[in-house]
Amino acid sequence: MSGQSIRLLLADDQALVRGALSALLGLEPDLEVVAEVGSGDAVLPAVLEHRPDVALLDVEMPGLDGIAATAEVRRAAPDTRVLIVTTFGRPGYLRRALQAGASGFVVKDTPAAQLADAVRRVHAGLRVVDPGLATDSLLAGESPLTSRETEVLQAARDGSAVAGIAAKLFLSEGTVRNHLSSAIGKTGATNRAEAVLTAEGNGWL
Amino acid sequence: MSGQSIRLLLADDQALVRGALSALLGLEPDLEVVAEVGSGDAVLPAVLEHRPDVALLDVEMPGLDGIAATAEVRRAAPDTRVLIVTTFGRPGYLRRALQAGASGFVVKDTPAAQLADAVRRVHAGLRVVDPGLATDSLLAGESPLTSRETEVLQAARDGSAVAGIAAKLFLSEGTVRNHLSSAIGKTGATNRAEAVLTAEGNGWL
DNA sequence: ACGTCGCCATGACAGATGTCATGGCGACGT
DNA sequence: ACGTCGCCATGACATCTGTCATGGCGACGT
Repeated sequence: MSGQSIRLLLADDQALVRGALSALLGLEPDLEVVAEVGSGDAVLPAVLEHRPDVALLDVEMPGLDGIAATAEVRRAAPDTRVLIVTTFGRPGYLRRALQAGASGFVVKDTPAAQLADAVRRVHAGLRVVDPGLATDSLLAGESPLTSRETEVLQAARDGSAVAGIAAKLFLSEGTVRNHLSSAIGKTGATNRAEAVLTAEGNGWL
Repeated sequence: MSGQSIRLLLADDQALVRGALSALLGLEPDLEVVAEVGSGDAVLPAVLEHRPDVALLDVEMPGLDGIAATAEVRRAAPDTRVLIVTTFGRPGYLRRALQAGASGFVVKDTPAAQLADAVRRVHAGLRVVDPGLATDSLLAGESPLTSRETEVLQAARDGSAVAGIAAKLFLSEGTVRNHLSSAIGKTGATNRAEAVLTAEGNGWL
């Protein structure tokens, strides 16, 4: 397998970005894009069919997100290494991506020239992590929210009232308020909306 | 000037996307990327220096946004045509972009192969508009919000309470609540949070 | 000159929200 | 067996929010 070109899979929900990244990486003589997909659900089938050396996954995708797709790929195709390429440097994303088995994590405002290098390093078995993000990630740490609190905050994202959240989760309204209250406390917010924002910013949702 | 290659400027805050688009467009023999910038403020100086035929601008950028940059370019360099390339198909964006003098509007999930065509059409003096978006845009129309209502909603985006918004805008709390209430009514929401979301979704903020 | 409209403000009211105390249930580790 | 913890629930309370009626002010168009 050595001496051959590195086989790549690209996953990004925006077709234009996907195609552009393909063009960018295709310029490198030692890299070859063998598959492109636009949703998280399509990642694993494509990996199994094309057996790429490295899979570049976005985190935000319809269906399965990049983190969940990473876990799937690691389980079903351990030879394929995963490099997360994402828009948002949410601190929690990095930690969760690495826990899921990703070999690298790059945000989309790193210079284009470095992407090919990141791919080569990942392929070589090294770990590639955005330097600025690493420190933030350690500071933010794990989500302090329990699973219910997380669910309630997720349901509150669209501006639903307590009654709506309770109906969606089959809970009593009082319980929803209790979960919200403790989530607000844990996030240091004073507010439901604030709690949603900080939890999102930390990648806890 | 005909027979020559089309000179392009790229503006996108994400370096990776910028570089990738550059690679993609650079593959076309009749296109040439002559400048790349990462913020809205840098667009006009770069246009004046390099005199591109077509400027590809993202809407979401630090500093000046793509719409404002479009207006600047049209005013100071009328020969440069503007093609907006953006992530979000917010209905209001299209209308505002066209009003600002953009010649085209493409969302980032159109196939990569079509981008070069869009550039050529814009350069030829044609108008290029994402077909799916055009109808939405007509439906959504202009923002129904008054300037104060817009300001109040913007201030409410971070989850601030009425008191905080009032302090920020030097208004009475009652007045803030009135503006919020009418904004909620106009957006068809039942809620401050919902109002913020739908206003954002329509590009009214 | 008049009506309309946006903007600011006040006061009052109903309903939603956030907090707190309290209690029951099941899972888990020691 | 016991303590701890997450989860669910209830009731009560203070506060925040959203609505409505009302009024004054200035700008604008007819």
